[in-house]
Amino acid sequence: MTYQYAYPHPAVTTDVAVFTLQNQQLQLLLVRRARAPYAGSWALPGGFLDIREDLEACARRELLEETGVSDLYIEQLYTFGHPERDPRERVISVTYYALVPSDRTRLHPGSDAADAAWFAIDDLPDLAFDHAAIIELARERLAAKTLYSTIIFQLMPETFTLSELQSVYEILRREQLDKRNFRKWILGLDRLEETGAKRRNGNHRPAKIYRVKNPGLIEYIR
Amino acid sequence: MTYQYAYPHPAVTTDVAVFTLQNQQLQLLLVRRARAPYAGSWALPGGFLDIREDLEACARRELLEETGVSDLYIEQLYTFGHPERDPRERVISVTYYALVPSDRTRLHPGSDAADAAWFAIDDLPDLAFDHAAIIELARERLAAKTLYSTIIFQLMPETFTLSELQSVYEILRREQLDKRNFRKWILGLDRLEETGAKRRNGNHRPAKIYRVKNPGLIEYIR
DNA sequence: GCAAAAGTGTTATCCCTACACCCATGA
DNA sequence: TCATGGGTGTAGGGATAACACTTTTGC
Repeated sequence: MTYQYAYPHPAVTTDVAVFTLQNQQLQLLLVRRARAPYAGSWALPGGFLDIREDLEACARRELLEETGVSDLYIEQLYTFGHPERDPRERVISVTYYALVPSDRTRLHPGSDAADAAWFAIDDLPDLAFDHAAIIELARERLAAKTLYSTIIFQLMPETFTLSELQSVYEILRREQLDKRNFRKWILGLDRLEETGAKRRNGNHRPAKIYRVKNPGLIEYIR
Repeated sequence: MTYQYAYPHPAVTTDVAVFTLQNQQLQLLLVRRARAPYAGSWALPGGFLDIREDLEACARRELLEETGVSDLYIEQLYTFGHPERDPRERVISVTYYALVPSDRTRLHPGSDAADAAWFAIDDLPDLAFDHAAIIELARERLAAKTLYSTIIFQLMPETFTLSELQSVYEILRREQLDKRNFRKWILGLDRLEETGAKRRNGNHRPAKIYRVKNPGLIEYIR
């Protein structure tokens, strides 16, 4: 069975750059390609759009099929369509970026991809297609958003300490922040509340544990 | 002649929201559709991607063919792909927004569109497809960018007065600005220079005429 | 001379930044 | 008792915001 058109049509794919935080590092989810082109190379999870499927649904479905990751914050990034970006045929890729809290990063690789794994953002393998450019753009977008939105809470587990939260900001912005100023600022946003519990985490004073007041809500600040 | 594929392929289009300023109003470029669907309705200029054409090139080409407008600042906005957004077939639209200085807005309608015209942004006709949503998103993006980039200079003619420039900011931000503070701020950016000339513009003191130092350059500020 | 827009400085406030020491715990 | 990260306040500087009158022109 084939599908016929009066004019040539490009293929449309979605690709997703999924970020999380592990070991005090920003990590990215990649899959190893099982088939040509770039068989054996690492690539962003993604794949072809079903003809009746919404774009974001496609991104979520491919992610679930290839890595087992679901139920995350996802946002459209940019659409890449250089005529030569895929050697098979003309392919337009609608790309997304997504954030997963560090307590929901377990992978269940599916059949489409031989393997799926997290990589530190500063130590990525060679990537298929133009995926390195997609990742760079996603990283820039994410860093910019930390400056004016609460998107960063999407990377946090359900509860966390202020020091943990601060280290996330420091990793994304690539700079150290003053502890007192950070706490004054973040608490002044009025988006966090104490759980009442404390975390014992070594031979020092236990830290207060906080949660986000409206975990799903992303607001613009400043 | 037909084109065959093993799996169904969506069509890909580009659509462009072109803004300019005329009569102290933000104006948008629309074309009247000559053919079904939505024949006779107004729509954003745009059309189908050629199979070997870059996305941005497609946006520029369609704009030129339909309206005669060329050589403008253009930037990708968002990709719309709701499965039912076009009654003919599945269509993914990669949308752009563009800015034209008010001294280069003359239109030369082409054969694809029965007509092309500028409309005040707050007084638009009914629009084909989901183009109203595209326009709203473009307007929001543009207003946000005025806060942290010099993109707005792309809307200005080669020379202008500070009052004219201020009114552009006021229109986009939908708020009045203090004249002294605005001048202090905009001149402090060090992106404008006096031409030395003055503009007589009625029965009042003539205004100094300025130009942008690097018209092509868009910088982040603040 | 009068109406209309151009042009011009100062002050108060707020926000951001810099900065140092005590606290609670485990070993 | 000592090492470790948790927790806390204040003061100075810079940017922002509020605010009113004089100048130049056309009629």
